[in-house]
This record gives sequence, structure tokens and C-alpha cells, in this order.
Amino acid sequence: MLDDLDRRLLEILVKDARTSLKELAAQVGLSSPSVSERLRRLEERGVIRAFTVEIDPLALGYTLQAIVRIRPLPGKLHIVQKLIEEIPEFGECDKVTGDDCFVARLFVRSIGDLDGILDRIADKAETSTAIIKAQPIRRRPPPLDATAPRDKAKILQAS
Amino acid sequence: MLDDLDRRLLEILVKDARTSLKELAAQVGLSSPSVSERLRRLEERGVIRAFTVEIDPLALGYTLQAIVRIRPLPGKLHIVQKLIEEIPEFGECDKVTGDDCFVARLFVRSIGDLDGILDRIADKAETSTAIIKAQPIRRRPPPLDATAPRDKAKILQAS
DNA sequence: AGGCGTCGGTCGAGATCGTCAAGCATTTTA
DNA sequence: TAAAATGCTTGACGATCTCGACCGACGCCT
Repeated sequence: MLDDLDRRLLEILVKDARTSLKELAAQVGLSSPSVSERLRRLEERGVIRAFTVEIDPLALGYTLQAIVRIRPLPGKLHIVQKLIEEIPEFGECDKVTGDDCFVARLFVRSIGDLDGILDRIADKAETSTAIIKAQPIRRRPPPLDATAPRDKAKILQAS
Repeated sequence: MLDDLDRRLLEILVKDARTSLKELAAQVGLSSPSVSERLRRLEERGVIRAFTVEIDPLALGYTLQAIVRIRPLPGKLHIVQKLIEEIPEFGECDKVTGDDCFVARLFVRSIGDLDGILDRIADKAETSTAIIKAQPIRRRPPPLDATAPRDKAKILQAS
């Protein structure tokens, strides 16, 4: 479904999406039309979701990030979700199992901004906020190589 | 520090980082060498952190994602952080204020994998895990336009 | 076994794109 | 006020991408 050459191409592109077809071709040992075709298909299949740039939020004045756990009040789930989606300062939001329904990332320019945004959902949900002090790991893709068969189920069976 | 043209360029590139200089130039009304120079400086200044591709984890077999809150046991903070950084399935990790020291995102192929990875830090930290059921907002940058001056501090002063 | 369609690859030519040097207008600085 | 620094445009050159034509391996059917 995704052969070794594909994985190598992805690995290179994750590091620099502007790598030329020629360069990609050289690194994996194909011709550039072949690489072009492979990329086209990776995109078509949705493996590559997008070519994009990563922007430093600080450069835009967003000096603060926070992780917010959100528990909508009974009956307010959909309204809360819609609200979150419409507030552009939410840079990420996951719907999760457990007491907290949503876990979201917030980019703000100041503590005042943070307060202002949380106020907008305060009457529809309980929130708990954690300010981000450092980012030991910034967004990175999972391992591309097909290793990591450390499935615990097998270990359990074995014992 | 970042003028309107820069912001428009970024906005286009976030949507498609492969947009040609010619196309960018046409859309903002400059010549391509000018655009090239602007991009060069945006990169140099660190505003653009990287050109990259966004990969669908599902395409790589990672059918499960989880948000893990991690509270290292006394004295184990650094060991835990190092461990997290070294486990490639952690796709993101923030160090935050509050009881939970770290909040991390985990990409796994199965529940068994999840268990296996959590076991590796179980003796050094308390963890609480939430499985991701849906992603209402996938990673997106904060608003590029300089609006959003909804600073609560001012509102407080006004009242 | 032989023929045939498909898939994924190469090659080469033409079109497109990026980069460089030169030059110009505007603003800042001395 | 003159000089220097910015930031832009233009045009030409070199590199890159894309398209069509062609080729070989593989699987399938008769």
C-alpha cells in the first residue's frame, strides 16, 4: 500500500517540502517523471494531506499558548463545538473519551486575550486551562518506517 | 515587522506551499524576484519555520491517537522528558503549568501499542490517557491578520 | 504456452519557472 | 543636500517540470 520508495520520498518532503523533483529523483534512484507520478498518487490517495508552511506563532504576536480541556454543560455539546470551531485562536481541537469532552490548543497574544476567549464559552462549558511553558516536542509525524511492531497483545499471548 | 503583503503571502502558502513564485507574485501584485526576496527574509527571520508536508497518520497505519497527561514522579522529570522525546510515537508534547507537567499526543497502531508505550513510563510518572474520537479542528495557524485586539485588560480598564 | 492489457518505469523536447545582474525610485542618514 | 540603503522592476539565462512516446515486467485469460 505504501512502498519503501514512497516512505523515503515522504521523509525527505517532511524535512523540506520544496525539494525539487530532480533532487528527490536522485535521492531515491528514479527519474523525475516517476517521482512526480508517485507524489500525485500519494496526494490523490490522501496520504499527503497538504503541502504547507509552518509558521512561528510568536512572529505573529501570539506570545502565549494554552491547552484547554473543555467539558460542555448538559445539552450544550454541539453549541460548544461550533463555538470552538469559529474562534480562530483555537489552533487544534480533539474530541476525546473521558470526562473532558474536548482538548484544545489556544494561541493568544496576552493573558487578557485568553480570559476574553474563555469567557465566551464559560456559560456553556466547564474549562480547565494549562499555560504552555515549553514545547519539548513540536508537531512531528509518526515514524514512517514500518517498524514498531511492539504490539502488547502479542506479548501477552506469549506469556 | 510583518506587512500586509507578507501576511497575504503566508496565507497563500499555508494553503499550498507549492504555489509558484510567479503565481504568488500575481496574487499580491509584485514581481517574482520581490516575492522570492520576501520569502527568503521570512525564512531568515524564522517567521516561516519550515516548508513541509502534512501526512495522514492513518495512511501509515496509525489508527489511533491519544492525548496523554503526564505527571512525573518526584525527581523523575528530566528522565521522563527524555523518554518522551525518544519515543517517536509521541507526535507532540507541551510542558504546561498545573498538576500535569506534560501534555502529549500519541500516534499508535493499536490499543496494544498504546499500552506498551505507556508501560515504558509507568514506573516514572502518573499518566492519564484520553483516546481521540474525532478531530473537530486539525492543526491550523492562528489568525494572520492583525485583528483580534479583544484584549480583556482594556475592557476591564474601561469598566 | 502464447497473447494481451495494465502498471510503472525511462527518455527527450518543449514549456515553464526561478535566479541573477543591472538599473531606478524613494526614503533615511550623515 | 548629497550619499547610502531599501525595495522594487525588467530581461536574459539556466534549471526545472511536464507531456507524449515508448519499453519491459507481470498477471490473466483462452
